[in-house]
Amino acid sequence: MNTTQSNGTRKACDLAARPPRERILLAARDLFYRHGLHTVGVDAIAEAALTNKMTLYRHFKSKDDLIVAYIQQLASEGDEVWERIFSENPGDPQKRLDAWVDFVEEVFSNKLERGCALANAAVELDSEHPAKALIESYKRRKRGQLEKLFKDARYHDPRLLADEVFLLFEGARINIQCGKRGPASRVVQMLRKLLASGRRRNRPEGNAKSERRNDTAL
Amino acid sequence: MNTTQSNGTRKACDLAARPPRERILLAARDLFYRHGLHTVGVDAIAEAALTNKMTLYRHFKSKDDLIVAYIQQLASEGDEVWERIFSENPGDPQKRLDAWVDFVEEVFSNKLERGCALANAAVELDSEHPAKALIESYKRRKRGQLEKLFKDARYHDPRLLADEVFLLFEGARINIQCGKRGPASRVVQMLRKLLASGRRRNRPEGNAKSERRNDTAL
DNA sequence: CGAGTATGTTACCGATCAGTACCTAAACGT
DNA sequence: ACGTTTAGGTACTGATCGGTAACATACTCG
Repeated sequence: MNTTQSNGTRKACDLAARPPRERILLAARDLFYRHGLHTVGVDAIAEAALTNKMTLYRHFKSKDDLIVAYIQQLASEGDEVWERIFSENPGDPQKRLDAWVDFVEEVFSNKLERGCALANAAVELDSEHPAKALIESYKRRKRGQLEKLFKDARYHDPRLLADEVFLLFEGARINIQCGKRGPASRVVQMLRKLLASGRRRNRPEGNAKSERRNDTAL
Repeated sequence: MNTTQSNGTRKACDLAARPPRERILLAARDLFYRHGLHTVGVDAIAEAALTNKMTLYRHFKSKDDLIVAYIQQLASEGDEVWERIFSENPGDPQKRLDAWVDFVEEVFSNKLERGCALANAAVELDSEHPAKALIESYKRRKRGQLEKLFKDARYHDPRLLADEVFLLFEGARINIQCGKRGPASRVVQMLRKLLASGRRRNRPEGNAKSERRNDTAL
């Protein structure tokens, strides 16, 4: 089949006429997520990347190194989502929260039958694996960003709320692997209900000007 | 170094003078939980069980068969915990719920640095693995039992409450692998707060002890 | 005792896997 | 044109792993 489509400089996303390192990371992302880190061999990744094992080892000095790159890729993309939500809703913490829930809803509406790739990787990785620390710091960062958002949006008890929302999200993604019609299918409703019931009413969010942190309600 | 202690018929729990199948299951339980299903080989299990690979294969026809037995063991023990909570609090759904939360608290106070063994196994297992269905049905059963308990204790919206409590518990156990001082360390407080705020007041169990006001779910 | 059974021990097979050596072919800038 | 870099391909090594064969030993129970 034709891999080099008509327009050469186009940023074709699903084509395989891209630099090999990118192809390898794409293949690793797909296979690692679907089948786990340990069950997927480097040969299978190289083959899925339309290349061979030697080229893989020219770009990654070991399989563990590839795993680290895989984790870094996922983490930075998650951070980019967060930054996009921030930049698209400037200065309005409440809108950012709502946009985040919309994002969660979109995540669950897409194929997610294997849950959170980072959490799954953490299950398979030893405590000493260098990727493990990346996952831990990512998860900690996300929870902290949630808490800060709740604080900025003047919610009651932002720490508790962030804990609850974060754990519900985590629990839903681990539990979706035990069936798509379980409690995970209703997590978005739960999140929306949590946000509604925890919202502060004496502080209307009409003017979007104060992205300051001096107004810490609690 | 004496493994056969003085009292022979004693039900010594940590000794290794037990039938080999039991030793193998104990070793598998420890190693599978600590290091995962794929990274632990049958040789390591046999060695930890103070026996050898042949004896292992006389009791389990394959490693997958041992994995199934490992999952069945965990599931039946979880069911026994639930039955014990029931029998120790006869006819009182609220007491049973409180006892369950106490059990959860005990779980988190003990060593749990690797989260839920069943959830971790589900991450590592393919969808076609026979143990996967066991895990799914176990998780579904636990959530259903929680919902029935909330219903019997006359809580508002037992389905939603069971979803929330279940996902919080699941999320806490997957997240504890990213650090013991994270939101998982506060999940018991969250559960107690959820139970307190969701309790129905117009239908007291023993007396008119109106607990909470209205619809603040969390 | 003796026969049958459960267990221990060693050695091995075949497959898979991470990682490498070596060579060839294309792309590239000068 | 040229040399350099990058990528593809093949074949290999060494280790590990799941699983088995064959034999030796211990235990149990009639």
